Amino acid sequence: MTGDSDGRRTNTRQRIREVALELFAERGYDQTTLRGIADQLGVTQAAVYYHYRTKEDILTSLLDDLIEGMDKIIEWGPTLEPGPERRLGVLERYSALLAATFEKAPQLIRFLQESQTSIKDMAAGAGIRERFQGLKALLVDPAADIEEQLSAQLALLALHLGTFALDEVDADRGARGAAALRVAMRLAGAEHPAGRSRG
Amino acid sequence: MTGDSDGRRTNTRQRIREVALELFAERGYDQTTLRGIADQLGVTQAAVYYHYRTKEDILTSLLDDLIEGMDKIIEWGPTLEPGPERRLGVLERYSALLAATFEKAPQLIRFLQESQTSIKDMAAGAGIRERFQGLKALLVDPAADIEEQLSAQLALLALHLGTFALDEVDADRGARGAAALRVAMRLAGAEHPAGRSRG
DNA sequence: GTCTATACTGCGATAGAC
DNA sequence: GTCTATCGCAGTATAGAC
Repeated sequence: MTGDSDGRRTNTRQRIREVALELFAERGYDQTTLRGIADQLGVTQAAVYYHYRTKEDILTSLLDDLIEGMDKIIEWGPTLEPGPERRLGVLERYSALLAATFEKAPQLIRFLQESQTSIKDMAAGAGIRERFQGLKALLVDPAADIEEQLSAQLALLALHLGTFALDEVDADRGARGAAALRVAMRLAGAEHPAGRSRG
Repeated sequence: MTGDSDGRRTNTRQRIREVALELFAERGYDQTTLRGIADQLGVTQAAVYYHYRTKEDILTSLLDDLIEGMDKIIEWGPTLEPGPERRLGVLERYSALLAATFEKAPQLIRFLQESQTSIKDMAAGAGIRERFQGLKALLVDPAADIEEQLSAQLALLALHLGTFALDEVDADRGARGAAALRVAMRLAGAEHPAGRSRG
């Protein structure tokens, strides 16, 4: 549904997305200009406008797949009873979604994590926030105490960090993702059904 | 050293800081304009320029005290041997620093957390990043495995979240901060000297 | 499908009066 | 200490040629 690989004669549309994401992640959304994207692509700024009606549309197109994936998890979650098993399932699925996202858009999660403020007033940004809360609600009872809620939020954050943090450590994305999943499981109490909620 | 309460006849300088932070946190640094700050203050944009030479100077002044506080912890840390005791001390001190920061600038940590990308190219932003790494280095051996490094980073992040996350929960800042500290301690292995580094 | 050229807006910053 | 006025520039976006 993203609009790739239809009958187009060039791949400019896809290349715009790649370059835009690179610049978004590096300098932030606001400081990334359409001229900058066009320059790096070797086309003019007007050519970018041909493919995307606005700058925000580029961002939206970048987030499409991720939002769709989050929705799938949010739909699936309630088919299980609340508990460690569901928490585990949510974390595993989200971890897989982030890994898939990384394949197509390596810097997207970092960008989302570190530019929340600048995109929260746009539809796509608000959509991500909303779904993030939806995922969190699958991990922890909204009536639970602060410590548990914080832990649940951190569990999701751990998965995010797994896609971009610790670049300096000599480990590939897969190893980081796996480590992040373990940390997240521990935080959310997704492994040993007993023995949490008291420290 | 921030420049308050000297022999000035008005408090505009301080009020600029308050309004600026509010807007930075709400819309981000880039989307906050000097005109916007001036308008909310009921003065003109030129009046703002009288007190701060540039927009970046306002940001810098906002981060001064925090950076100073981080430096103190980074100086103090190495006086202890690496281990659970030091980790506990670092987390406690950082938690206290964040609480003090919250008193003077309630939204500062949220802003830093959610606008990293947009300020990382400015001196003050880079300074914060640097010190954050310094704190992390006091919590975990740079040669440790990914899982431990991720946990250490998450521990610091937990303290950040304690200052602004979970607004919806009915608990005051103190309770959130205390809960965050407990979660951070668990993450960093700052309570039970044995029993970590293997999951 | 991509270009040139340009309209329009709003930004940060400065000069100089009061 | 604050103002009015304005400069220079960069941003998004559009019209229309090729």
